[in-house]
Amino acid sequence: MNFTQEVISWYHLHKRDLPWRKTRDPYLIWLSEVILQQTRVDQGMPYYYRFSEKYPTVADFAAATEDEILKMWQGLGYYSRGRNMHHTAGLVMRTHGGIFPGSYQALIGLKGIGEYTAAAISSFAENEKRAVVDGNVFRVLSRYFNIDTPINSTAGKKTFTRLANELIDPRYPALYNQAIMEFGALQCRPKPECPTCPLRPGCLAYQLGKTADLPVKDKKKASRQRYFNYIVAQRDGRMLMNKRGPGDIWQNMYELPLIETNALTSPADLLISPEFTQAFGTQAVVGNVYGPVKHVLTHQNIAATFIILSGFEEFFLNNSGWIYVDPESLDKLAMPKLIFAFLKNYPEIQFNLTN
DNA sequence: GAGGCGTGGAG
DNA sequence: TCTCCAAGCCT
Repeated sequence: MNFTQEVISWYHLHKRDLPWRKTRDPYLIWLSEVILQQTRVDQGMPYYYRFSEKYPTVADFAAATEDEILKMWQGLGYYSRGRNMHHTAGLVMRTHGGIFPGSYQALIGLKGIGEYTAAAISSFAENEKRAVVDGNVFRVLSRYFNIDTPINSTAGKKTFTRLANELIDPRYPALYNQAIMEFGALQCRPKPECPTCPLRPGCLAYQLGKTADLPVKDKKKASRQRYFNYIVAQRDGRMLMNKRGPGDIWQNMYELPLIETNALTSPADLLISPEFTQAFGTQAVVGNVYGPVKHVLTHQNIAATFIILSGFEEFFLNNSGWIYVDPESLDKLAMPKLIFAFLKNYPEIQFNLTN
């Protein structure tokens, strides 16, 4: 048996029972594929159920506000996925008559749908012959065929895409695509299960003892360190919040008023900084201080200090994005994990925050 | 084309 | 604690 038939044969024996494999609705497949981008099945599964139940059609998705979509997306990360989906859902309603497209050509132009996702949706929904090339496929092919071209290089993407399209089963494109990804996820994992692998006889990396060295990936850039000073300021029981703008992390999500500094800063020093006094005046009083809390993002390490403030003035009222929020409405705001976890566990006030 | 974008699990 | 990474995409 050749590579393709071995992988499909393995898949029939070992495939998991996953909800998005039970449908050919391109909308639901799109939902699952975007949720699963850079995300483990275990982490994405509850979100898929929640989204597909609350928004069973693209019309339901498009009818929601961006704030509602981001709130549903809270905790999943890479929030541009949610924003792009909302944009695309609206476009499908306006220009595709509410029919979610299933062909690669129609999909590839849509916001948030790249080569992988267009290939996945078109093959799973319409059995189009488009090979998926994701992290699993890179790993499986680089090992089986002993290819050390870096997978995050342009040359690598081209090489592996061409190879994958040569290997795809022309009669069963969807089956092959599911099979090779599942094989990468369960058998040819980063730490591979070679002893039980049926493809071992043909695997060049195994023969050469190189399975641990493949795939090759160019080193990523080091993270930068940032220092966030969050101000906890309440008035009449309402919490002062900030909606983040474009050009940085957590776009359009809600956080506490933020003063960023270029080093860890004591509350005393923060209070005499221009940024602080221009917002809160010179009479403010510091209460408890929490942190620094470490929070890790893909290219950033954040050290966040939470400062309880009282006796402040309100020069910030013309700051764009700064709003008072009553405790009941707080639960409707989409917040990054760092902020959500702080407010949920905030020891001085009990906010009733869910999920 | 390189850099940026979240979070949580595994080793 | 640290590194790597998990069904990528956008600019």
